[in-house]
Amino acid sequence: MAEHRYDPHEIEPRWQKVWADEHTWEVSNEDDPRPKSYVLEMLPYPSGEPHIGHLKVYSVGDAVAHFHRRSGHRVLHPMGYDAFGLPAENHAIRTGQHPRASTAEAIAEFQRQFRAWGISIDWTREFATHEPRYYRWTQWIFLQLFNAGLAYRKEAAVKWCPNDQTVLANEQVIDGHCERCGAEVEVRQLEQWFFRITDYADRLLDDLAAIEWPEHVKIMQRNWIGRSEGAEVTFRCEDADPAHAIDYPVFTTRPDTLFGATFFVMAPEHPDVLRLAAGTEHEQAVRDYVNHVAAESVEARGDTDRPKTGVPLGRTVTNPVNGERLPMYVADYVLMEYGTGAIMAVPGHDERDHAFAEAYGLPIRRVVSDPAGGDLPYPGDGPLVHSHPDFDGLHNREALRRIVDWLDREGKGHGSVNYRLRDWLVSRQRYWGCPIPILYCDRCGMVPVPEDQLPVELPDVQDYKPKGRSPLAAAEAWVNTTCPECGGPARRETDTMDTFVDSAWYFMRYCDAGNDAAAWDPAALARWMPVDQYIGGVEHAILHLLYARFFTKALADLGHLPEGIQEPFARLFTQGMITKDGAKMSKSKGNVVSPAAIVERYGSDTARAYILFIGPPDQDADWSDDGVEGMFRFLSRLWRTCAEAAEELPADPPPDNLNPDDTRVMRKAHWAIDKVTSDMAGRFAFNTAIAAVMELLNELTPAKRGAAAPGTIRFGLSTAASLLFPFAPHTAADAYQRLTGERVWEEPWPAADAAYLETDTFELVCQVNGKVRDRIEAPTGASEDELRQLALAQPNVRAHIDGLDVAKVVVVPGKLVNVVVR
RNA sequence: GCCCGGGUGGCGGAAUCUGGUCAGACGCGAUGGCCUCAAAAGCCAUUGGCCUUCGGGCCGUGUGGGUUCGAGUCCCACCCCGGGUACCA
Repeated sequence: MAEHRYDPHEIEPRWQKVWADEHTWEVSNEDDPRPKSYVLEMLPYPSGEPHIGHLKVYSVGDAVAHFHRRSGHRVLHPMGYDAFGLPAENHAIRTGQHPRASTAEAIAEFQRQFRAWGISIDWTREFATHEPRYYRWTQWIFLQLFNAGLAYRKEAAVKWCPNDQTVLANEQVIDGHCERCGAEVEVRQLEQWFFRITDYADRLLDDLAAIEWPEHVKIMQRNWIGRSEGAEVTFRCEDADPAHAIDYPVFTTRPDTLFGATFFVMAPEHPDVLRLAAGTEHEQAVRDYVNHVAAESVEARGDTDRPKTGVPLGRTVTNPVNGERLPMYVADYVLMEYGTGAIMAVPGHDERDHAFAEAYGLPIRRVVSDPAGGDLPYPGDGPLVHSHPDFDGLHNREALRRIVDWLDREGKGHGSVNYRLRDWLVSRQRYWGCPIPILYCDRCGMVPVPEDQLPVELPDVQDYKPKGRSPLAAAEAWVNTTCPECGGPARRETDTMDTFVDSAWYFMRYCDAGNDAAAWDPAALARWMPVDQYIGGVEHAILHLLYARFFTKALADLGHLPEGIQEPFARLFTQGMITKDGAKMSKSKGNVVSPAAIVERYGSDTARAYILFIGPPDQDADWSDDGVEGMFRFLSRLWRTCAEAAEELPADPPPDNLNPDDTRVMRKAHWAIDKVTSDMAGRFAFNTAIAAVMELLNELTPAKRGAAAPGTIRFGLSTAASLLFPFAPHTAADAYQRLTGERVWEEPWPAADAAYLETDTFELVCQVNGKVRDRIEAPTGASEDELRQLALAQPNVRAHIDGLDVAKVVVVPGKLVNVVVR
């Protein structure tokens, strides 16, 4: 008997070569009778080498891709690199190495490892977002948005990261700190490029209903968009300038409480604040307050718990519903960025207004009664009181509608919707990004670069250091060009695009990656879009996923997508983090597990299968070196058992007449097929799927086989290999071929035979007062009465009911009998 | 504060959707044994706690209540951990 030793370093390259030589995972855009499936993992940012999170996401994605293929789908499973971005640029600043060079090195390392992992990628569609053949089309999309008025420039107060020396999108500011480097963010007034994502707020919200995403991700997107329904109500100020009354609209979600307004508050950044206070006794105090607020950190101001502060403006506005004069204040709890930068304050029914009124001795009035009779402030619902005879007594929700109607008729307000979402700030004052294809001509103004002059290639520069303006501004020869409209001198836009722009459309490019004439042929998108299964980290729940959805909708509206494509990702799976010793892996903690080291030691199948076995893939999981060892033992045992069986057992089919051991093995095999299939098709329960294959193998060890026929054993083992293929493809393919001579990836996914899933007897649980006292084999078709008799006859049941009254007997057919005694 | 997750053996986890099989699959670790000159590898057995006359008994899924013949699973209240978010009018 030959000694069989599991050697992944021999097995894995051998099968990888077959797949590469035969282009096994490549798919064409030609017609194909099979249904399509587009399986995509979020593209990696190539920096250094792949980490354990990459191993997890591509192990999950590859399992799904293999399962879909063998379930009869034609699967698109591509790979690319999100190659622009700050880390490479900062590296360049430190070392002088061009970002292109360090990026190329990182990409080469990623490619090497991805191939060593045996991920089933169609490499013909590979690209990186920093390649001109890709960003040419990023620029083209920018121009489409620009021409449609969806890309625009405006001066605005923007969040500025003093460390990265660049502006940030709202979404990139976390708790007042830069999402990337953690530096405290400042506010600056600058002219910047924006995408009009707010135009799509409602559709981005509504269409969440149409996609199969985890509920918590949908909730995060909903909260981020932050839609509020209410009314805009106009308050008039007449005493600041008697000749010219000024109207100040406010947004409120509670127009039903208008009669409870007792003061009016403006944000310190409101442009009229200083003008309003001018000439009053409060002028100096207002000036001091506004300056004081401006000097405060974003952090300090964001603290909801600190006491409310503000100062009077010395002016009043008129409440449009009752003509009352309300004193005006400036206070930092009112934000300029939301609504109109001014609010009506209703201290009786709003906690913040209440806190301010308490602090400054302002009147507090109840206008909605609380059915529970609680104290003010009362933010809940109830009948209106102390408002107006027309509305008093009405439920406040009904009163709200009528008051808005009345405001509308009187021209004093109207129903309105407000969003928390703001436009996407896309310009960055950085080098390593996609150039914005816009020119500035003294005669013609802002001119888009003609499409036939794309790409606007990123020039080389000597100095990458940020100086508050883009490093590109130093590339004079590049900046100075001619205007395509008048032929006169023009200057190029020197800002580059946020890298989230690059990744907001890459999934479409994969469908037609080689196209030199267009970003894509709509027919290619019709073939593959939307992505059927998108897989990635939950950290992109708002940024990337919202931007990709916006791009898809905008491009669909502009007629660039085939009919019916409104969402990029039909199904989303968010995987959990891999930690080590309960903590996030990081170089500073020294707890980094390198995928390359694991693969080198145990082979990629062990690494991949272990990471899927460690726990539910959507949850965080802690890496264990001992656990990896266990997976290696399992794969060794499976492979060795298969190799030995292939050599020693005659290649018979399963026998027609099954002995009890045959039946046991066949049942277990079909049970495993059923289990793995449902674990793959429903939730991605790879951990229990792999456990089922382990159970099947445990039935097939030489010691446990008993009198099972060789054909039965071969069937059981080849089924185990077949089911394991999505998780450990090399080992499974090798074992399967030894047993059957066939290529497992060309085999259809096995189907469970229902006849083996049913049994003619079952284990009847016999309980007394809910405690299990016995278990017996009972015929599957037995009647309730038969089961009752059977249970009552069991000695241990009788021992526990002896001398007691049987109050009742509960019979659950197919499961149990419970005897209730007193 | 609010919104999502989640608390089960020494550890990762299973069963939770649809209440029903002495809860604990599968794996790790541990203990004992076989094999070996020895080791590695492999194989076998045991492994929630306590008690036991070895038949079995009692207790156990964060805490306290409740519903039910029966609760890890459903309901109410609370505690703890993780993530998101933050004066959004």
